Amino acid sequence: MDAILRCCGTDRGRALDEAQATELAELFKALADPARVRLLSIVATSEGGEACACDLVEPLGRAQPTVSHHLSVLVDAGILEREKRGRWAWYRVVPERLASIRASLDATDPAPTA
Amino acid sequence: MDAILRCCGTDRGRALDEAQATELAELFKALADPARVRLLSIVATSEGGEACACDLVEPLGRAQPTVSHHLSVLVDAGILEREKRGRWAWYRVVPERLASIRASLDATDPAPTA
DNA sequence: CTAACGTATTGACCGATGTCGATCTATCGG
DNA sequence: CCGATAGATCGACATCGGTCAATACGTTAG
Repeated sequence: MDAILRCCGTDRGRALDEAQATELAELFKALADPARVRLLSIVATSEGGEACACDLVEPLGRAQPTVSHHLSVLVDAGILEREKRGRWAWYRVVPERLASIRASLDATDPAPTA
Repeated sequence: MDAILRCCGTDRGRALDEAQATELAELFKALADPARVRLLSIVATSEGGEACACDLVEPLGRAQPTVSHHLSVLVDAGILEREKRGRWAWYRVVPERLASIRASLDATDPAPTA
C-alpha cells in the first residue's frame, strides 16, 4: 500500500476513507509503545543492521515473553523481519515500510498553494 | 524535542532510552486510531488548511463527544491546534510536529556504511 | 536419546482507551 | 434575559493491550 493523508487515488485533495485510515492507524499502532520504539531503535542501530533476540531482552528491561510479543507485533506490521538461524532469531528493519509511513506524513504538509 | 531512532546526543549509533522512547511513542499513540487519522487527513485537505469542528462530526460517523475527544487528543499531542472563533472551533495542523515524527523515522534508514 | 538452551505461545490479570448518552458551558440571535 | 446552538466534560461500559509466570516447541550439545 501507499496510503497518504491526502491526494490519493482519483480525486485530488481527497481525505482518507475509513478503510485507508484503519490501515494506516494499524501501522502507527505498532509504533505506539515505548518497548517497540526501543526495539526498533536498537535493531536499527545494531552492527550490520540486525540484532539477535537474545541481546534484546536485557536492555529492554522486560521479561522474555514480553519482548517476544513486541517483536511479533513489529514483524506482523511489516516493520521488522525475522530470520531464524539455528536456535537464534535475528531481526532486521524493513526500510520500505518505514518509508511508506514517512510518505503518509509528507502528505500533511501545508497546503501546496491552494 | 527532536528524538530520533538513532544517533542522537553525544554518542553516535546510540539507541533511544526508555524516556525518549516513551516520548516518541506518545506521538505515535496519538495517530494510532482510525478516527484520528481521518480527522488529521480531513483537516489537512481542507480549504485554507483549517476545518471547523462542526464539519467533522458527520463525515467521521461518530458521536459529537467522541469527535471532540479525538480532536483533544490530537491537540494535546501538538499535532493539531485549536482556535475558538465565536461559538465555533477551528482546527489546523502543526506541520513542525509531523516533521519531527518524520525525522524520527529517517533515523531508521539502512546503516550509513558502518 | 536426552538434557540444555533460545524462543514462541498460552492464560490470566489489570490498567488504558474508544464509545456514547447526558449534561454543562459559552456564545449568539431576538 | 431567554432559547438555541456549538462544543467540551462527565460517567459508564466494553474492549483492547501490555505484562509476566508457566509451558510448549525446536535446535544444538554431549
